[in-house]
Amino acid sequence: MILHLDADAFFASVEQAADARLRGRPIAVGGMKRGIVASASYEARKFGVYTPMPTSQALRLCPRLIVLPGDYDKYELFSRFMFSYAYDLTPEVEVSGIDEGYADLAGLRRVRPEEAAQKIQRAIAQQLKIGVSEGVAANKLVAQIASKLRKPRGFIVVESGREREFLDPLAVNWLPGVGPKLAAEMRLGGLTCIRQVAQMEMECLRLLCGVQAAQMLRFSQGIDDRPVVATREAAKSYSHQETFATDTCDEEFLTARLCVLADDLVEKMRCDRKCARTVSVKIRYADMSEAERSESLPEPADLPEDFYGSIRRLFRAAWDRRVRLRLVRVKFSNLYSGPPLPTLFNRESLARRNALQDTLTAVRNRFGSRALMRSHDWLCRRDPTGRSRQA
DNA sequence: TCTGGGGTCCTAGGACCC
DNA sequence: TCTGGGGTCCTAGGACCC
Repeated sequence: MILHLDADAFFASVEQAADARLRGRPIAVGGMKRGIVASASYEARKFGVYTPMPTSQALRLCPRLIVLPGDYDKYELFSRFMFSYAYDLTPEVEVSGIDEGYADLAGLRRVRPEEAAQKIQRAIAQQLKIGVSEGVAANKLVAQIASKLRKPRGFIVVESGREREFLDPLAVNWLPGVGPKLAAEMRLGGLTCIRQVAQMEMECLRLLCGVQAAQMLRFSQGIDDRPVVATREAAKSYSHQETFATDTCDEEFLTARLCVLADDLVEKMRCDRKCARTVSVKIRYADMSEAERSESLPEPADLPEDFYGSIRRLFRAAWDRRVRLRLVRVKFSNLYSGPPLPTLFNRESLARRNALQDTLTAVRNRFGSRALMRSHDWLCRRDPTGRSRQA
């Protein structure tokens, strides 16, 4: 049996757990100015506030709403506490998100899976003051759907062999991979509940879901043989984005922000001992339409300055309508482990890299990103080959 | 003046290689 | 004086998930 553990209104619950004054009151975690609600307490939901509603709209629905900016370190900590209860049962725990995960209960000896699951649900509620919902079933798919079905503080056990019975009446959008677009297409084709998907011919389903058709059919029939995987896979990309308080077409500002995002990202990447070969720049216009450009370097890199040239080029290429933007994003992908060029990573070059990094950070802190970019331009003009740039 | 941030996976066309 | 077949990699865009 597999347990799916899913915290209710996680960010909002953590805030209420951490500050008793917030308990019983309508609160939301999310962006203040142009943000959205990332999590709403159940008190707030009574007013029609839900994720991902624009915060401004939420405040109109519920003027007493307390909006908090979000503290991800705190959520991370609570998340670890929460999963520690699952680890008390078994090491076979798969953390699939900050607020949800699976535990394989097959190895339990002294206690029945359902009793163990209910015990940790009570412990988390009493000790962490966080409500969680749980689903126990023979596979991950059914356990996950079960835990989400009776939120908050729900608990459902789906007996082995009764998966189809359980899934049949549910709407198609309960199936993972069926979002708003696919659900709309399915509706057009007359498919509204999972039972109808389960009875489809594979060839017909392929027209709707493409290569996912086989998996979709198995899921709809309650069949899922994905194992609980305790080790987490390494990230395949890193990205940072920023939505501006007001839309802007100040090119110098936009490029500077992109470079700052890249700096932060590179720092994170270097902490993880990763380097990247592909960089992408995405922009979002005031009308929410988007454009993205990417390019690959000849070698993986892990210094901010290695990416600046590409970022500026990509930004100019993406920004073909020269009108106001509301968001820019930088993404690094095509990641490699370890230093980009092992021979460069002796003690001397490491010191040089760190010194350069410190200098760049100091220039940025002291004079701002525009100065950083200007000094970078200056370095590039003086030394277009980049050969003596580090020196 | 409605619409965040951080991810994964898939598709489709084109360049290029043997 | 005609143009296959199989493969990889790159790029742009979009759906979906939490």
